[in-house]
Amino acid sequence: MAERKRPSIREVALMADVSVATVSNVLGGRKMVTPTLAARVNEAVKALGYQADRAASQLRSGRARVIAVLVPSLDNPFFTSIIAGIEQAVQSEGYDIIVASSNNDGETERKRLSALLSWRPAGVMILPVDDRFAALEMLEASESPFVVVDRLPLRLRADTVAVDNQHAAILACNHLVALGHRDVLVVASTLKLANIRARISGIRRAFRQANLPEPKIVEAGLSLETASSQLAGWLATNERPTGIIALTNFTTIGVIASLNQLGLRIPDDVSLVGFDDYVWMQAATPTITAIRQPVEQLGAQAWACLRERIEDGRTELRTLRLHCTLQVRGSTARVGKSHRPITVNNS
Amino acid sequence: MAERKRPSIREVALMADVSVATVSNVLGGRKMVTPTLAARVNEAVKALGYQADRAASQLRSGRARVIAVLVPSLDNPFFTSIIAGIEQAVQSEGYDIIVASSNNDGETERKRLSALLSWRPAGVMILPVDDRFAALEMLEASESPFVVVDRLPLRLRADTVAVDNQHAAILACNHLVALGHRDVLVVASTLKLANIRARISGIRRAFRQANLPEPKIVEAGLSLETASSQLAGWLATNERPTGIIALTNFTTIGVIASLNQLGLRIPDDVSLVGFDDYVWMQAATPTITAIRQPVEQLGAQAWACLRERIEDGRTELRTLRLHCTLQVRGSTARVGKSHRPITVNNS
DNA sequence: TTGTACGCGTTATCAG
DNA sequence: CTGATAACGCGTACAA
Repeated sequence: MAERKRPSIREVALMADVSVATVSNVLGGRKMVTPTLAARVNEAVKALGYQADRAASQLRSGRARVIAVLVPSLDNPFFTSIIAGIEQAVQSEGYDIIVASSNNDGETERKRLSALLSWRPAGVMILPVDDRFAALEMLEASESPFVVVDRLPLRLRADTVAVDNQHAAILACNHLVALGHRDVLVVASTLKLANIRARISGIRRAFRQANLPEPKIVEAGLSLETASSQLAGWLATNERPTGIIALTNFTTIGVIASLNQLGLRIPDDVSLVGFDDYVWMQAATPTITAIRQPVEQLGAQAWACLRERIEDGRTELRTLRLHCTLQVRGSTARVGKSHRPITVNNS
Repeated sequence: MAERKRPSIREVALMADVSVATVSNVLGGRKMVTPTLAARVNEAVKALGYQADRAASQLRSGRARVIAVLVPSLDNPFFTSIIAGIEQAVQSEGYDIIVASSNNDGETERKRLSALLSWRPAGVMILPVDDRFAALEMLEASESPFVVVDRLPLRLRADTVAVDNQHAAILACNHLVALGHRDVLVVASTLKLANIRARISGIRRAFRQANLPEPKIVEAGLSLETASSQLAGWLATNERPTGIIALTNFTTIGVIASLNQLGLRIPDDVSLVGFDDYVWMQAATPTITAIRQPVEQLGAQAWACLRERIEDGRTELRTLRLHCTLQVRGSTARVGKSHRPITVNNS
């Protein structure tokens, strides 16, 4: 009773007593078929549990129904939320996604992209590991449509979908400035990434326009540990700011951990604006004011963009910038009486 | 200069002046080829930037190098961390993953699984949306190897890789009991999931063995909002426990948020053991004691398990249970003087 | 509506 | 034992 091999289109044709072409036409719905025959085919399909082999279908038709997605890491909820948005968007149009991680490494990115391209995907979505975007050449050579998401490469020879980082930074600044903060510290992950630099440049501009001194910048690395220790080091040797802007989700956590260790209270001693909005921020003590990136939109728009190339044959370059929003919560407060003017004592 | 189509194996053969079979043999490495010819082939491959089409390769050879992965949600870092582990594991052996989300919905699970199976993957990894595991029939019919991860189905007719939920629960209990807690509340997401029930049964057993009264259970739902409000409601009408065990990451956050709102301090008023270990727990105030699930291991072992079926042709059922560990941090303290004996006032 | 060539890499078969 | 030729897997597309 077992040992039943997976049925092919021929066996369906045989059972329905039609040609394979007819079966294909019924299933693909691209040619009209007599209702009688169509019914017979559908019956046979159901009886056999037939499903077309996508590999074969893609091979013959040349039309792939798979999108390759390459992200720097699958352990960062920011990236996986974008993937969630992409999957949600493409799935409704019959596409599937092949996902790979470049592990924040340029060489791995190259290898994984190469593997992805061997599937001849209908399109590629990539979040590059860095600005240099070494993958560009490979993508151009592959001649498959692609869109760069979130991280912007130096050479803008591609469709890009990202947030407006300058605008996001300005939101954070205006909020702090409105609360009377003049002395602000910016905790960046790494200046090697263009969107981090864009956030910083937005902050600089906002403070210039408010006629305030430019904020100081700390480069704090990509992990919680480095972020936490770098900030502690900085605070030990500099005058304490009244407000801090953290430029990524990991630096946000690092800042909180560091301030806790130093016994500094948020927002009484220091106000904090975090980056990326996560559920835990609503449970933190205090709740964390944060810049919210529209992650689902990022994924959905990336697909909209890619889709235009795949299905509508668009060829002009497209550049999409989505706006972040500010989630005001408990970690930011007016500069005032409760602020202790003493600096951290570093023995 | 453009308009260069993707080269096929024939053009490589032509350029290297050998047959397509030889090219295939050189690239696949499954037949010995004279070094001279091999060199010529490799040269041509490099010159043309040739890469075999995986769809064609899979079609003819019948050996697929792709694993289908179906998870309940891509917005939950617990699931995506498992995916990270899977990707890491399979990637090193030349496999890619197709990822889909069932959106916590049985019907969507069915549809997505069906789509995944049409790729004729070498294997399937699935985290079912519920105990009934309706996907089982489809998977058995497909005759592709599969492994059920994390969520255990009622009918254990499949390889399973999951954590030892009873053991995890016991870790949490022993910790609280050692700190003198006798009055413990368990905040569960939903009793509909077998692993939640297993955790509860582990807790019950641990308290029985310690000759303590059985903990109370609150079913708090799957989102932060429900968790938070359910707990608040419970605390308003019941005597306050000295310790709380939260059984999922979302309930952990919900408990913290709820306690904050009620003005209860952790761990002075209530000790808390959370489930799942995330970076933010190290930055929370206080830092959160939590049960850490070995997420990377879950992915890696799931692959090890699937791999045995795919490549070694194993047929016996396998059941793997991994151990969680307890991360002791600041949210749990000895029951004692600082505990305020007054109950929450509910007006 | 159907017969069948085709896409492309693999493999069975056969020649050297 | 190496290498070439041709059949093949399966769904699609085009001519008939």
